[in-house]
Amino acid sequence: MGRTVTETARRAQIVQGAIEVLAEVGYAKTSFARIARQAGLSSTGMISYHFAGKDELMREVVAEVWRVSEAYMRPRIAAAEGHRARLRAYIESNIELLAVHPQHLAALLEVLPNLRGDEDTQQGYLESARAVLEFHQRQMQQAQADGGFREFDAWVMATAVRGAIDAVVTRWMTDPQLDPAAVGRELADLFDAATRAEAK
Amino acid sequence: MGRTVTETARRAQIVQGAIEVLAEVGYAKTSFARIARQAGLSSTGMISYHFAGKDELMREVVAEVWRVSEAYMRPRIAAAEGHRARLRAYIESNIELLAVHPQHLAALLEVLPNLRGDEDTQQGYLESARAVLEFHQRQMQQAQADGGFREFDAWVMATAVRGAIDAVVTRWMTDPQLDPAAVGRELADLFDAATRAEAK
Amino acid sequence: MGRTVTETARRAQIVQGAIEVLAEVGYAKTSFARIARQAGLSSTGMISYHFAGKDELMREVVAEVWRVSEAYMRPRIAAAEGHRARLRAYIESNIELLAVHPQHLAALLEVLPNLRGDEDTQQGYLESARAVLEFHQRQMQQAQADGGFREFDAWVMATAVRGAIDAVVTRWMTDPQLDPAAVGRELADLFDAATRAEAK
Amino acid sequence: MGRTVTETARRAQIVQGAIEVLAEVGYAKTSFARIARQAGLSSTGMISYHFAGKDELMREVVAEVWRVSEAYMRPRIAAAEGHRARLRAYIESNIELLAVHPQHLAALLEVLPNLRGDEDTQQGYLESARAVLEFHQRQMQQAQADGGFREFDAWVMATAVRGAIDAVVTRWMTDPQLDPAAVGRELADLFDAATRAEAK
DNA sequence: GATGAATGAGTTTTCATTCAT
DNA sequence: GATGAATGAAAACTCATTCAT
Repeated sequence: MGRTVTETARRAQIVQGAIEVLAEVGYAKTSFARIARQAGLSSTGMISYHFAGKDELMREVVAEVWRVSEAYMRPRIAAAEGHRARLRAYIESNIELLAVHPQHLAALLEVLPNLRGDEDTQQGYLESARAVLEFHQRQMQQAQADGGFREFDAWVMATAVRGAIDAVVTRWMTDPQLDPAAVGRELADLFDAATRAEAK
Repeated sequence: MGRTVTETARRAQIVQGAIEVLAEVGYAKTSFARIARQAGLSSTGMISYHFAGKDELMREVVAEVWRVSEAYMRPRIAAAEGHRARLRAYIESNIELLAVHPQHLAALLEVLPNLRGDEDTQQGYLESARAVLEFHQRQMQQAQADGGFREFDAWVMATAVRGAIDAVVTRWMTDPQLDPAAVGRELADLFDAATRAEAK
Repeated sequence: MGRTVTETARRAQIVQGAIEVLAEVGYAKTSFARIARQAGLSSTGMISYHFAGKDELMREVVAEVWRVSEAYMRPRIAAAEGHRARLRAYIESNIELLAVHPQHLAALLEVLPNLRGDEDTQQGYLESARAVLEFHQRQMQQAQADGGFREFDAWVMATAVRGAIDAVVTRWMTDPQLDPAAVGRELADLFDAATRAEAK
Repeated sequence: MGRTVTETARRAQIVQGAIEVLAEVGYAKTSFARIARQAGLSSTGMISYHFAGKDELMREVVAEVWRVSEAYMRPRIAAAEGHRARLRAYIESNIELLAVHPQHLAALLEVLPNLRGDEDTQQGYLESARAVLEFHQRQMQQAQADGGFREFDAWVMATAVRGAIDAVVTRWMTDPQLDPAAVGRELADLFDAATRAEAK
């Protein structure tokens, strides 16, 4: 709020550096020193100057990845018609992100499990994570009500979708020649079969 | 190799402490100091005395969780008859572990993503992880050949199963009143539907 | 490279402290803690902040002693005329350094034998040490060709000169009332006799 | 005094291990742990059990090297006739030790400069070192009195001989294909020329 | 006597943060 | 505002020594 242009640019530069380091070496080895080097800064003090603390920086990383993901996924999901197509679009566009922004999802998976401990941050993260999950839950319940989806526990299904996508991201980190498009299609097929109302 | 009784007992005690700390505070905040306190040791030096380094300790944690999981899951999977029952037994028994050994799976999820970087360790882990995945792949391909499973990419399916289970474990860590048995059943239903040969 | 004034000054201060500690307690007991105390620093962290590691600090110590020695010896050797006078100037000016910079040569003798093990460092040191030795070898061979020196193995002679000087430095460390000037003259006489073309 | 056979054997085994480690990695990196491994002992405690402390072990190392050196050099020096031949025998036999006991002299050079600090040990070492030096001094003064040697400061000459030999040992440590016999002869020639009464 | 386990002070190094300019 | 220097707590690990058996 009320940030100058250079200030905003500096913060973006640092967040970008953090994403790269997180994707490359993992959360445990991501230090201000490493980020500063990556971002071309001369001292770690500069990071502390621009961010209230490590937590704020990490929260910004999450926010940035969210922003990028939303920008890519939302229109693709919106373009889909019907519950099944939307679920497919969600899964496929999410995995396509691997090719578009190779480090963002990896960075996210490094940060999220390590945000706990800090009360406020955790609370905030848990809330938004739960909100997202609940949104998907409601979508699925609507689909069940509309007759397109079979009966299943929506929480478990939404959690499974997330976990499956995350697992693909994780494997892709150590095996980048994986074809995201093909895997995305397969995964969408999988959950299409898992959710589809049974043929009678 | 060639360890005395006392030595073995101490190592087990330290590994147990490490598992507890990992499950409670996460990998990034798991230090020798914290583990020593948890295990009731007077100094961090003792851990270094019994383990060649942090890596060796973490590898032992993985091995211990693996051992415990095997001991619980193997007989339950072996008791199942038919491909579909085996897949169900795999998923359900894995998630049941949350109730039986509440901290082990959580600790595993903390350690695994952070083992990278160390050449030898990672190599070992990647190999065995890939071996497990390939085993499941082959199981599924056999099931497809036998006609019980529909056509799908076995690698994607195996990865999705793992990811879904891990996601449940992760959510359980922040919401322990989740009922593992029920969730396990639901998740097994999910993948039963996802793999089942289509009704005609 | 690209160091600020403050940075350079701090590094010099630390190197000076290291030289003093090395001369006083020897390499084995020279710790960052000891150096920090000697240099009036509040923490050992500061040394790590300014130097990449103990090796870099020790290399800087060697470089500093080398610089000081060169500054003192080079003009005195250059002022000498003829091979025999130059050898004398080399030996005498080297030993005179004991009086001018009492701790520098002692520190050097502590550091040099302990630099081994570190691949890069050792390589660098061995190379420059060999280069110096070879320079002296060539000087002596030239002197032999010019007829002023008798026939002898130049490598052995150069090594003996170095060893004799180092031995004097070592003895001086436990017996500082030794008169460097007098010893230097005697040692120069010794090698003058050892190298002199035989009277016929 | 009053040691059993096994006790004596154990001590010898440890001293031998210490000599090997000292020669290989240098004093600074010579720890009880390293020595225990080298000597095939299961714990460092055993070293402390057999020796009062690190100092005593190091003193034993010095004593052992002395014993071995004496056994080799003394008869060879005794066999020489005349002052000049004796000086030659001293230098040559000392350097020949490099081939006979490759690690002993190297270990000695590592230990000696690091014995300072401990009052008693240092006192003892300094005394015996000074005694040896004085012995050589007297030998040389006798030779001067007998007319075979020219006038020079005997202390400087004795120190130079020691230093030259030590320098050869040091160089040999990093360049073991050096031919000790040849170098010994050259070095003896050198000091023969340096001490010889001038031809008139 | 002899041994393996333990100790706790020590090492270098890295950390996020603060401060003076 | 912005920057490089400094801080001191904490990290993993090693050390020679001690102790219970």
